[in-house]
Amino acid sequence: MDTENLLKGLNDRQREAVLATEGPVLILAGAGSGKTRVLVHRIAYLIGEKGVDPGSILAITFTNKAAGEMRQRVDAMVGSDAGRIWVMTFHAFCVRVLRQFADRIGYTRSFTIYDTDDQLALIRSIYKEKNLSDKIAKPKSVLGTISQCKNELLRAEDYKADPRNPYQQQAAKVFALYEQKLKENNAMDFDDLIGNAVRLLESDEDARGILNRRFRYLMVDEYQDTNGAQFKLVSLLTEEHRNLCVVGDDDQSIYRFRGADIRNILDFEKRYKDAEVIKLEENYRSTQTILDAANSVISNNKGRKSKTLWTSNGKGGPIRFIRYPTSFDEASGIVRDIKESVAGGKRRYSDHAVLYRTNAMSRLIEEKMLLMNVPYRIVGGVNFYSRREIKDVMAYLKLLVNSDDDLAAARVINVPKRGIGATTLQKAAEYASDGGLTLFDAFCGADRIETLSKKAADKCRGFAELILKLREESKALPVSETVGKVLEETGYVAELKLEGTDESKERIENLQEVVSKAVQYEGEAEEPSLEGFLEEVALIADIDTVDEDADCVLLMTLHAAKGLEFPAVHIAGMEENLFPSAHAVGELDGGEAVEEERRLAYVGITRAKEELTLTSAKERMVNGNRMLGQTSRFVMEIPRELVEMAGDEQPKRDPFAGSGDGGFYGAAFGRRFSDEASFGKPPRAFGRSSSYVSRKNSREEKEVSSLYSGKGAAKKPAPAADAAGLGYAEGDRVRHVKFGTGTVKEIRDGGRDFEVTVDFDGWGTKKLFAAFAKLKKL
DNA sequence: TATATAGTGTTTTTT
DNA sequence: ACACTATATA
Repeated sequence: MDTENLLKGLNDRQREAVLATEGPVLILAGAGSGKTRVLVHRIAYLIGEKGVDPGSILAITFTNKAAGEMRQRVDAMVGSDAGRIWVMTFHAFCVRVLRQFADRIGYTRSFTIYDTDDQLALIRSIYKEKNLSDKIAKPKSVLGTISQCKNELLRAEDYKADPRNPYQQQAAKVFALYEQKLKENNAMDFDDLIGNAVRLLESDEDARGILNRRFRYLMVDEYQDTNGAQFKLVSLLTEEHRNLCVVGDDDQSIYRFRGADIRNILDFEKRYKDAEVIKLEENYRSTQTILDAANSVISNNKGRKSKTLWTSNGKGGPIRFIRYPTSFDEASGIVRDIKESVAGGKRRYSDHAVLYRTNAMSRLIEEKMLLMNVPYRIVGGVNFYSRREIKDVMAYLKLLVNSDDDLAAARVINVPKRGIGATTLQKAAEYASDGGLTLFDAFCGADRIETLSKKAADKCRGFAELILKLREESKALPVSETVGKVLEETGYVAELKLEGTDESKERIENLQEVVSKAVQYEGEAEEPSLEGFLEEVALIADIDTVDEDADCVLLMTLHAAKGLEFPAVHIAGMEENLFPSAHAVGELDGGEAVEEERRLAYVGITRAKEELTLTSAKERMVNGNRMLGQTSRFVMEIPRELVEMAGDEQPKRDPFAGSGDGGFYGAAFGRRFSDEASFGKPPRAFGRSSSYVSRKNSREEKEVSSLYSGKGAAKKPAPAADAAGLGYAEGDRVRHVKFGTGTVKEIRDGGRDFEVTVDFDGWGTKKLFAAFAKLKKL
């Protein structure tokens, strides 16, 4: 392939970007400007024209999806050697590096990766163990603080807590303990993957040299989303050769809340004085009208790299703005609109997307979709891999690989039920921590735990033997069969089958899906291993499984829509205090937060190829309160000649009166909707809870953490070991305060407590727990 | 262990 | 409003 041929079909700026291979390069790629295309061509050029070894090219993305897409396109363009190019996410790359050099930073190769749920469980276990109050600092907030620190490469010992600030005091304490536990468990959280890679590169000159020489050409996609740690990582990786090409769009930086530092892209030229800067402003996606709207809205932001999108596409139709009386009407309106456009033969369902600011807004729209028989799919929501049953199997697998993982051990010791309750677990945990052993070690040598009854010790040892047996067997088996064996031999599936509910059936299906994933993994991986499988699962989000062929409307948050495009886009909830959010409006940061919301609006608008419909509601239920909303300032920032207004109720003040370029609309500043509501209860004010990290369902984590080294368990009913204290036996006549007299039919060991079946005179047979029943022998 | 009840927290999210 | 979590109780 010759250069001319390779550059064919690229515009001048794109060509420049492809040819700028040496030294630092910043590609400012506007929405829809073909940046992936540029990156792929750049890689092809490096290999085909400059004779660069494919194995020395590293392309880093944020999401698996982006990595997958780029991989596919690179494969198609480069041919047989493409497999040797490293195209992966930040996290996946760091894991590869850390596995290789694990021993140099005090880990073993088989370290496990903790996700957000695991992190929270670990923190809760620390709270239990140290008897900490969540009044002063909530586990979630502390986790947020820890994560923030890690994003900036701040270690526990560097965290300076204000002595007068009890939250910080506790956060500092928990942070230190958390770090210690991670190390003990031979585990890293997501932030550590980056942080430890940085630490490795900083402290180990040899490793740094090896990696600098290995990866001569580095490309980073979505550079505006990088945080402090990722910035440092990239700097260290390119220290020697400085062949760093970053691609991003400061106008699409929407992840500040999770640590992204927009300065990384804004200051790139300051940091690299010789950087070549290339702007891609030609858009291949949208109509000129849509781009004009986007340009106009984003021009209200200060402190950005100026950039104006243009296209040779046609002008297209006007942007529609419809203000509905209520959020219910809005939902019906959107669905009706979509339905009509499909019925008219103009579009397919899959041409449409409905975007909104918060997940909570999906419900109303979903209900209308169901009601009106419109096929839809909600993107986002609960991750497949965060479901309880999935996390349970994964915990088993983690334990097979890494004995040090106490969290995994605690999670599955009594799943399925083995009659090993909180008390037993607590005793084992104490024994382990006293002797500097892992929990798994304690189970292995349970006979030596003096505080345990013979029975309890037997059960613990039985569990340990089961794990050891599975571990032995797994060595000779493919991953999928190991997964199957775990499901089988632990009795996990058997217990679910016994339940026989719809829910348990679904869980079994999900587990089957894990086996399928394992089979798939075996087919794809070069050297399949249990570690490798766990790693892949840990780093995967199930959004990657969107079925693109299905003809249905996609519903998602504006954030989730980034990187996607649709012929027709509907953005719902264009109201002040909703979008921009009340949080952002109330923030006293000189408008930074609102600017981020505006970037989000920019992202939303630029998703549309042909049609853009903005909607709002005059009245909406928010957190159970009826709120009145004024039209979002972002609507008003669109030049009026681009907009076709509809709806039976227009904003009181004509948003377009006076100036043509979006005067701000001050009436709603800093106010909640309800301030203007003449009905409904006053809203409960939100507390100023600082930050939070996960919205995931973690009921199952709760169970584990309360079992795990729980001080609370001490207050709980008498343990099995106290059986002798019951004072009655099967066949005895007993008295109960409420049920009167009866005969003891059966006494069963229920793990934590004895389950006593009593046939009460006149009340029939009842199952009671010994500690509560307080039965008196007659 | 299982369930009922009271309490809490509510923007956005990847890995 | 509503989902999730902690607790209290039998």
